[in-house]
Amino acid sequence: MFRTTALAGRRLDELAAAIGATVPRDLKRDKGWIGTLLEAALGASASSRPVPDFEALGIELKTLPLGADGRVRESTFVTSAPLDGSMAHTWEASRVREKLAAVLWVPIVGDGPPGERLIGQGVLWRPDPDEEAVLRADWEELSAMLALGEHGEVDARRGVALQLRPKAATSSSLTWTLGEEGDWVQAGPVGFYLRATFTRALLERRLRLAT
DNA sequence: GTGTGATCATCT
DNA sequence: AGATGATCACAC
Repeated sequence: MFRTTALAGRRLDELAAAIGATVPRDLKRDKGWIGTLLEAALGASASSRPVPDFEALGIELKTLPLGADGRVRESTFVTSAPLDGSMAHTWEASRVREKLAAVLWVPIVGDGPPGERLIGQGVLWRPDPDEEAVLRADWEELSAMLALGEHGEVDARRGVALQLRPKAATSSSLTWTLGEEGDWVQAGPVGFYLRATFTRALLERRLRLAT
């Protein structure tokens, strides 16, 4: 948190220069650039392994894009939803709960060129009972649909805080999975995302409490 | 293909 | 304009 607070108010191009990173002109082909930059700056163990960013602390690091008006602009990817039957059967054992147990949200403010965006005050968040109840209800509904093979019924309109959306290189990437009748069907990979309405509300609550 | 990091582009 | 569906880059 000390390191995070020290970055608040600085521009991303300052930070990039300080750690020797190259600033892209836009994010079209560098969608993960900001997240990777903050991982490096804060000493997260950058890797592609499915573990928390701060492994010893059990804390996940997520950047949160805010518009110039300070509102969250995008949904937040949480984790993919396995279609191979390996998904947890309970919320307690789920990867979504594991991922969201402790998150360091770092707001990134601005709509312009990446280098000009500002780092906001980081917020270390653990879901409170109300937030966890909402997440649990969504997860139980969505994961049950996947477990029942109801892939045709699944779309991004379901879920209050969590939603399921495609998560793949392209829409043509398909995998075999079980359908409703136990038959083999093809379906695109999907992932759990947090709606911007949810992160917007949690950030406003936490910043108000912290002030 | 799966995982990490997300934003883009289009539709309503 | 906000939300949904599609996509980009990289490691393995």
